[in-house]
Amino acid sequence: MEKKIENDEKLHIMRHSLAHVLAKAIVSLYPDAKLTIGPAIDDGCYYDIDLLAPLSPDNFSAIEKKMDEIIRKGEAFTRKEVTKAEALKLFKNNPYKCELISELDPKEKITIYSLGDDFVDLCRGPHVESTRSLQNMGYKIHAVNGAYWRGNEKNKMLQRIYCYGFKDKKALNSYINMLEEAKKRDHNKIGRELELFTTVDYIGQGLPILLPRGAKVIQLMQRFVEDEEAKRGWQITKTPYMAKSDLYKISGHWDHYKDGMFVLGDENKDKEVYALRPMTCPFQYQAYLNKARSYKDLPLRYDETSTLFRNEASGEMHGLIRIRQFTLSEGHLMCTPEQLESEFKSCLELAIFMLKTLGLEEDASYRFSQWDPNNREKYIGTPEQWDEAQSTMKKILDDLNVEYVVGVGEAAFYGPKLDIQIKNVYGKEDTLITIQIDQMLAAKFGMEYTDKDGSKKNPIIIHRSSIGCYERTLAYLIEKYAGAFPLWLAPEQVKILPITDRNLNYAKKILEKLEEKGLRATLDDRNEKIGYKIREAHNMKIPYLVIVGDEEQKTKTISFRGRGNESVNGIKLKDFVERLIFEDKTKKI
RNA sequence: GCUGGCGUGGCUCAACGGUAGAGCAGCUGACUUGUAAUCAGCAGGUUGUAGGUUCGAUUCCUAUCGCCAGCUCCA
Repeated sequence: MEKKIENDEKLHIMRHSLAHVLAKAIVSLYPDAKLTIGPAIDDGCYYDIDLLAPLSPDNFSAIEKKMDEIIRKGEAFTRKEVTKAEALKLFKNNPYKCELISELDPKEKITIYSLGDDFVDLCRGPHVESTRSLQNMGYKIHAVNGAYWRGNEKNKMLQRIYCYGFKDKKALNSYINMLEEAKKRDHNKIGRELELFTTVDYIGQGLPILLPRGAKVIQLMQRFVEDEEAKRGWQITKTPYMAKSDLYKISGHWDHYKDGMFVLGDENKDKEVYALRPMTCPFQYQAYLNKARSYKDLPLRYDETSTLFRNEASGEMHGLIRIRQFTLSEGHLMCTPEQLESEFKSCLELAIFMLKTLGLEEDASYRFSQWDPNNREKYIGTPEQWDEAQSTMKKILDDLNVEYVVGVGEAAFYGPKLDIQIKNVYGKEDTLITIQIDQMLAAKFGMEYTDKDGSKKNPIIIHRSSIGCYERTLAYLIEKYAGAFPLWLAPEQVKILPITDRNLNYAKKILEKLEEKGLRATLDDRNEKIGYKIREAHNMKIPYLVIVGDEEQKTKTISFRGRGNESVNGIKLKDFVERLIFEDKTKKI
């Protein structure tokens, strides 16, 4: 079911009016600024302006001061309806507004809003009556960034000024505090502090080094995923990391995705050109093509832990969330049309199972990613094929009662997607997991099966991930748990801290016992004060500490934020560890 | 790729045209310790890199690499 998004309408109107105040303030300070659009957003508003002089944070306070002035004066917003000709005349010096006006539906009324007696803007409204209504608002200009006119990178880049806007100053401050707190969970910061990953200038952008702790978390997830998928009837393949351009020409990647690939060699000079794989699809199809297939072979489920390479534009990289080499829990499922719904459902169930296992389920939302019929060159296939694929997916989603938002133009070049979306600490959304229906590539690759009646048919292919890409998933886990991973994923589960050197031998015995039982335990054998060792262990978010004193009676455990209650092998960690250490000793302190 | 901001020892920051400095981490030694920083000492930087301006550049300019936010793109 398509999800309706509701806003607090009154606040939304105030924010929109605030955008006009912002615009007026800018124009009064920079008379040559050309206004374009200025909508309200979730935390305030922004205004896109065309202005020669680049604005910087140094200019913010002057603009805010001007806004204060306008609001204090209690200037009135006045609505007026005009004809198209009048509107074009009024905004004749502003090509952006003229472009917008000329595209307006002739049947629609064109409205303009003036603010005070010296500022007027094209706007659908509505607005507050007077800036007096904004007097209690808490607002703050917080960023200026580039933004393309109408979101098209071929257009001129404008300056987008962002302004927070809340009902009062208290709400503003608590929002700013919340952001500050969120930043403390930023995976890109604490992921480095916790020694999960690092980056190196001269290796290159988007190519992180996973340090032992980070690599351990990923290894744990990967083993879990591969085992779980095998249980659910997926067969693992291992396919090459690169192929000749010929393969990508068949798949359509060469025409539709070449900019995103690392191409090895020069097409114009070399006899053969290779490219690192950006996706595993065309490789796994070769496994299907290995022999003649019957309807009895379907559904055929292939999975692979596949390392992929995508030549992202330099400005796109971000921590572990957007990188150029990443490893995806990928899979392709070939099935008959009759099997599509139940197989799609099982893919979705697998994805949800993974989200639940990671504890990310409540943070995820669903996006039904469709093609953009106005941008045909991005896609293969005909409008009829797209209609069919999309209505099939819509039916499945509705039957499964999935609540989703529609993303127009977000489809893959070969078909629609169900994307499972998640937000980072800054509120920016990315795809964690995707399930796609592809009714096109099978034919391109000549993938067929013989049906009951002896006819040859193309299978439908589901492209899917289960846990997403490991690096990105790790990033969201770091942010979700502020680095304190669930016990089963913690790179170190128990740290053993001898109080003095005297206790070192006993501490080693305890370490051996814990390791024997498969716990990831480490020993801090440095000659440091015990309080100091504890602090460090806590900083590294180690779930459980064993403070080792004399063998006879003085050993004790400490749980980090109650994490001794998490279970391992079905037993509470605290009980498990204490039983091992103290065995039949009844005395413990 | 585009727009804006930013790069000083592993980390957090100082000096901002005039001999690069501190705390933490590291190493050495002492202390042998009971729940979030024991004491002392040592070492570590051609201030991201390359040019330029200047008597002199961490500081000013240019290019380049990288980081952050946003746009575009996307797992």
